[in-house]
Amino acid sequence: MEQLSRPKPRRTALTEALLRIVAQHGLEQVSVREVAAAGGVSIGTVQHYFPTKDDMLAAAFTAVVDRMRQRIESVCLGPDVRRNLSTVLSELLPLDATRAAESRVQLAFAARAATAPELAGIQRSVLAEITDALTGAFDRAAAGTATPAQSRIAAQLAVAATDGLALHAVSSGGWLSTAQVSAALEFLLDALVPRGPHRTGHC
Amino acid sequence: MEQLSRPKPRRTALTEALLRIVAQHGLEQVSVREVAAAGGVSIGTVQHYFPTKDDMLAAAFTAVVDRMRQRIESVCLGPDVRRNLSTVLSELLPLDATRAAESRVQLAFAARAATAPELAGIQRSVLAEITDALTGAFDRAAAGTATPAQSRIAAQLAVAATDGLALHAVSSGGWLSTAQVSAALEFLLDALVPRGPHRTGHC
Amino acid sequence: MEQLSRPKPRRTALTEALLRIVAQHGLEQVSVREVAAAGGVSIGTVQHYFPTKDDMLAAAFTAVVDRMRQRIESVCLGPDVRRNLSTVLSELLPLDATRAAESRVQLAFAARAATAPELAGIQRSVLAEITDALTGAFDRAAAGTATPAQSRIAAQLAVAATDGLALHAVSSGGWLSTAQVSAALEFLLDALVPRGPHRTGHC
Amino acid sequence: MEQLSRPKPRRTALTEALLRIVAQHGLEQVSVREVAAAGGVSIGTVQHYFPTKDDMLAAAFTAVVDRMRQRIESVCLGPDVRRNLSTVLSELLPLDATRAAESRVQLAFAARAATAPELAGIQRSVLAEITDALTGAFDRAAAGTATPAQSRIAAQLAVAATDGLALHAVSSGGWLSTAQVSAALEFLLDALVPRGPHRTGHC
DNA sequence: CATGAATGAGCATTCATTCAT
DNA sequence: TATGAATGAATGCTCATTCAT
Repeated sequence: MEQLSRPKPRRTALTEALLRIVAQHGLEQVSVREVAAAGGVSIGTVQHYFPTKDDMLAAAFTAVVDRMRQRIESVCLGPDVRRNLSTVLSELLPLDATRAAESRVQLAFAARAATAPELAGIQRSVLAEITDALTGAFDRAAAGTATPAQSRIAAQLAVAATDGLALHAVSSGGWLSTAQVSAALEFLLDALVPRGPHRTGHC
Repeated sequence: MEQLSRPKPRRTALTEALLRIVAQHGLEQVSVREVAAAGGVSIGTVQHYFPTKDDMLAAAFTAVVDRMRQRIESVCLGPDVRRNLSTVLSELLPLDATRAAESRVQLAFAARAATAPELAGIQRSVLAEITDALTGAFDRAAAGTATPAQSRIAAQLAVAATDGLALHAVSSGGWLSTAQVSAALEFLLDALVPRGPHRTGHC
Repeated sequence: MEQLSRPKPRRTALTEALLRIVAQHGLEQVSVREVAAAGGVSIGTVQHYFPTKDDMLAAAFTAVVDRMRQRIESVCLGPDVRRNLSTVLSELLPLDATRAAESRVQLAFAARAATAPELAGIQRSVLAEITDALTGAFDRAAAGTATPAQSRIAAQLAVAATDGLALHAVSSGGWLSTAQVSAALEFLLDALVPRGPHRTGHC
Repeated sequence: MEQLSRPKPRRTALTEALLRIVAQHGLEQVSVREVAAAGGVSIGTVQHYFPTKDDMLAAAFTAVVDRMRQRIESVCLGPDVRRNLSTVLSELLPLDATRAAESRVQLAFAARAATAPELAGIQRSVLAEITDALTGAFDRAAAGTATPAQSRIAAQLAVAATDGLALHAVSSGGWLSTAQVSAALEFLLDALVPRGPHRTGHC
């Protein structure tokens, strides 16, 4: 009756509170207590929405992945495939405060996924989705000079390199600057894709 | 053959017990109790060697890094730079059970380093060391066709891509096979370095 | 007879359990575990009511002080001021098992208050309250032959002497008998206040 | 061979370190660790001199009592008994920083003596000793107008009042000033002993 | 829908003590 | 005489979870 369009504001607010904690203090600092405090509700309320802590973590990881998907989908894609690749992958790099927080969150969940099968499933699906999309892009960029298998490997490599750069950037306390991260990504793309003609995009 | 004279100091045995736990169940399952149990000593003994848990974690991370360093240094290097790069970086990939465990450990510590400055310092130093070494290799491989700055970027990219592949392999529950991981690394090196002449190494 | 309707709130039961431990084994034997056991509840329950041990101690000290206040207020006061002083101060002396326990508790908290500011605050307020009351009594007893300042000093002295007697009685393992304690108090009052006429009180 | 006159400097240094801790942070903060640290020796060394913690505490309490005895004995006694009483009892009051520390220590041990029989024994003997000495003084001061039993009660009262004043002063966080404490003691002595002639002492 | 009482296992850490050197 | 290794119990406290309301 009261909430027609926005489905579950409370639940969403809680996952966002959780992600704020992860970005700032790491996944190991997440507790039902902390989430309740950060969300301004009681412990019981948190557990009303998420019966167990694992449920809460899975929901938060899903939210992260969705957020990332949305960000990638909303990117302005033009006719220049090379540039599109750069734009999309840059979304995964910690080039500003927002994306840095996102990267820390992603890294935290990925690390936990290494020993938590239910999180590994989520990770697997998002990797598959991104890789599939990039495979198509590399295919188009190669313009027939590469086999589909090669395009797929290129895509896997590109995503891995991007996540690896993000990993190094957020885990080394500033050893890798944002400029270096960007440069490394461009260096990779230059090696994988011939830079296309310089056209003005239409968005 | 392995340990005749020195009965392996207790301190080392404890960090190894810790790393076993991390590889199997993740960093969040590490507790003084668990380490004591896995090391076959009392809780008090653990804390005799490591006054705080953070001390213990830092010592373990240092041990991991040292182990990795040793492994890389003991790699058989031949005259073929391209092949050397492949050999060294493969040591960082989870291509067998041992290296998979190592990768899970590395990932766990890297993730924690994102919010734990003292671990970030260790991470930073090991990244710097590896990158420096690889920079030299890329410099030699380029044979004058690349600036030192370009070699450095290539090195950073190569390490990042390797760690990113390891990250995806261990965090996605088998979505990336060892064959795919290897192929992606070779694909990267092919793009960065012209494959040298096929000489027989001498070790 | 005692508790028909209200089943005595848990929180109160816990402070009483704590005070029982203090009276028997001293403040240094008080632990969350012991209080939980003595109160017949789980550790978690104790810490539901008292988030920290200091909270628990402060609540218990406050309870002691309140109990003492109630005891003093419920004392039968008659027209003979000298006798009233004796009656009230005797309530602070360990003349029977109940008051001996109370004295041990008071002493334990007073000693801790010497290095715990939050307990010192409670101690200060109860001393101020008792001293104020006694100052009035000494004033009336002097019947104009003493300045207010002198009455105040007399009150401070009387309370201190009483607490000192209690201190010696409970800390010397029976060196001071209850008879000696009583005699010393009467000796003090005789020296400070002329014994009034022997009237029969009306309660 | 090396240490002829001073008997056990190490042992003494340790009890003094312990008493420093008690004066500053209370008896409950005393641990073998802390004492070792404060004394600048290893834990093992502490336990070489004091096999158990109780031994250490008993030795420290004995040291306190001896120190107090020495202080009282070294007081300049003159022909004016009333003045002598005042001088001796003032030594037991926290009138300066040194004596305040001493009072905190005394109070801490007295409180523990309430539930620790071996400490109660020490407390009992020092109280007996002081009371005996004061009984003689009150006897002389009364000059035949009081029975020995009355003198004894007066002595017990005087010591108790003094300790009670010290208790209130150190446990109430400054509620009782040193001036008030002194005034209360004089008030008591005025009530118990006729002030003697004002002679010049000879020391 | 939301709360708070209650639980008991688990946490890192401190403790006094024993023992070999 | 002095040290440090080793122990295991105990500490205060946080935790996820269940349940009644």
